[in-house]
Amino acid sequence: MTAPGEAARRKPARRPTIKDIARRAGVSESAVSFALNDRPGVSQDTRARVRRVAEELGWQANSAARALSGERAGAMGLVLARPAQTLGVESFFLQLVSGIQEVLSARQIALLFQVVEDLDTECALYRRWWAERRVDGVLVVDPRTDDPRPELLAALGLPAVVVGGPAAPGPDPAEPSAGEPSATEPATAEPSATEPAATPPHPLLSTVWADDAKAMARILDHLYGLGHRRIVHIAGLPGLAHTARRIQSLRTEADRRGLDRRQVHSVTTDYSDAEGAEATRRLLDAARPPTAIVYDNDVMAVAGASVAAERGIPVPGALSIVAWDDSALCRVTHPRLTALVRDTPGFGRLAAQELLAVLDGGPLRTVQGELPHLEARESTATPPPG
Amino acid sequence: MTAPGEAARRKPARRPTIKDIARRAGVSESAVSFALNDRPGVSQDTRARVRRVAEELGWQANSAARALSGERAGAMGLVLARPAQTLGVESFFLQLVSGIQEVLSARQIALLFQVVEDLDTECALYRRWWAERRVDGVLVVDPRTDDPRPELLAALGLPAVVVGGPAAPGPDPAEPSAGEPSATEPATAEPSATEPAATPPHPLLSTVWADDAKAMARILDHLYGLGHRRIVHIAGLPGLAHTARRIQSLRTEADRRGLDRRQVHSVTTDYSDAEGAEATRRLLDAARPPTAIVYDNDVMAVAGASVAAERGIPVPGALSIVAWDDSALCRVTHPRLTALVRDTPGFGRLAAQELLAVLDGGPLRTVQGELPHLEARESTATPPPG
DNA sequence: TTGTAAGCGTTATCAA
DNA sequence: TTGATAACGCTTACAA
Repeated sequence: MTAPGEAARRKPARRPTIKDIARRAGVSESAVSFALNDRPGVSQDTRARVRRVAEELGWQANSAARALSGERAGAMGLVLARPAQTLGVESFFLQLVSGIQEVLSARQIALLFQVVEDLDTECALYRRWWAERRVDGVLVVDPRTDDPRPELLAALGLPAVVVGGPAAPGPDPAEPSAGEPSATEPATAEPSATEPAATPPHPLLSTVWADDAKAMARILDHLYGLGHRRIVHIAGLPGLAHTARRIQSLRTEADRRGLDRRQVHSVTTDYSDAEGAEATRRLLDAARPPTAIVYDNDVMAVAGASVAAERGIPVPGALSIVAWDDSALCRVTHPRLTALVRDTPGFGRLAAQELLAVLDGGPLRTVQGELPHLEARESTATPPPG
Repeated sequence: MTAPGEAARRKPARRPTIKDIARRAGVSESAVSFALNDRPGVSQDTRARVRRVAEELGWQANSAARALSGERAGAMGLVLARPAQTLGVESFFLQLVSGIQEVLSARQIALLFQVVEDLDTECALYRRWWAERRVDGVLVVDPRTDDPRPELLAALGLPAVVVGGPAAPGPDPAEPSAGEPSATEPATAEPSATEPAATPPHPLLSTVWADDAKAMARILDHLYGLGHRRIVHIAGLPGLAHTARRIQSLRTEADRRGLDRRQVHSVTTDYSDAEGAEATRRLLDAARPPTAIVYDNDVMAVAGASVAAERGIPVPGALSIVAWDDSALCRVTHPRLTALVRDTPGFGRLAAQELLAVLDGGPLRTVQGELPHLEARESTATPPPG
């Protein structure tokens, strides 16, 4: 149409409106609206004609107008609260987002994405988005054990889904009574896979989560089966809900097998390679170092493997390593790392679907993602005797 | 106010509008609008009162209404066109986005982020966003050597900034005449750092780019200085503009030093660890393998180091390795990798600022980001004799 | 089945 | 310095 370049830049083509369509199709604006929104009250004939004209003109509803007239904003929000430096090497988020969008974009819904420094800023942003009517709902990631966001969102009435799960899932006790091994613990027995839990663990928001407890149990099955009895879990940030779940599960599993809690335990970090390496060094310096270490992310696992190499400790000969979350990283190191593989884009899809369900007035519920599987590679083996 | 929980979820608090403010402050709606938008035509007194009331009510402009009344949408768009599987381990994008948002959020501008499969989908999305008036402008990433996006965006009149630079920067010839070494090449001589180039290399859109040519020259300075004469560059996707620039620069630099083009050259990959490893294997199998390899990203560099380890080739004893782009990865491997460090969030900030400038009617121009520096670590050293 | 008209919350143009 | 009033593009009663 217009010649590209400066001219086009200054004088953009006018976007067609339903008025244009109405005129061209020889009907009223409301007829156009009905026709394009699949609403009854317009003949097949008119509907078809209107559709054709809209197609010809390349019409797309003006999102602002649609939002203004009581309809939805046509956008969801996702806030990532992390200090800028912490935006490390992690494929998790991009994959999650890609899964989320696969579902949202099929419904022509946009995703507002924002990276902020901290939780307070995140809360302020929710308030602003709500007041501005910018989004129809939000996905809350990195849930904490003590999280102000669900209450805020519930109070605002902004539909939301917590991605990553509650601090204490359904039947799980927050903390088992100290001296009581829980072989009969119902928690990790048989949670219904991919089915909504009977009681929502979080009273305010729908939740999509992964069964970290069972995943940890799988890792322990693997290591215990190989003969490991001194297993340390180098966890991520202590405030995160899934960290708490994993730590809890490790305890439960250790107790169930009658393992010594001093030899099977967790330490928390900030997920960085630096703290992962540091924690590893401390552990290996101990009198009776662990024979296996489980890292809460791939970066720390690689950092840990590197520390072992530095000290001449053979992996998996003297030390087995497991990474929670797989990535290219785990496959390029030597030895290649045994990793817990999960379908992150699938998790994102699930979260987006649940958010859409909430928007459609669905019930408050808790949905569980696919159970991850352990991909055994070269970094885990039978521990040395003793 | 309202009790949280189900009730709040169903009956969200009503958001205040300027009408509420007008009533409460005892003025007209237009007075409120003027007062809140810092426009003249209202007394100091009224302005202050209106402001106070707005504050009390927690008012925020309804973005849809604002957008509808001819104002801006208050959002920018960013599309990442990548097959889902390729969303690998890369901190680049999250850091870029975080920088972009630092600038945008200071102006209350949201970022619409979308991951799509390919360039066609990306173009379709721009059209849709434009038709929907969803965004005021977009940031175009991963520019290609033959890129349909600038023309499309210019034709639509959608303000945009290309992030990552043109295929052939300013004075750079697209391809030097074959047999003519270019010691006198003005291209890499002294491009003005961080200042707009005299002539926009791209006739349609403003561009923010990094001087890959100079960066490559720095890497070559380092390696050549150490004594390397057989240097291979394992590049990324051949279609990307910066890949072309780096390849071109390597040629120029090789010629300038009278190096043999058969021994100093580039090979392209898809950026994956798999192709990075594969290319490395092929190179090391050659009769006269390179003594130094430059990888276009951190993942491939680590994969390459891993291949060397696999074959018992000491790094840096027999092979030096340089990674283009630093990350935790480069610091956790053994030996730690020499890397080209750049300020990615800073680059994002620059891009966002430029986009705002374009929106404010600024001139079409090309802005250069900070020149990256080479962080020499343990993976580069003097090559073995011969 | 269709058209008319009101309203969504702003901004912008007028008179007063 | 103010206050009506008309856009903006769409949805949706309601009337024809």
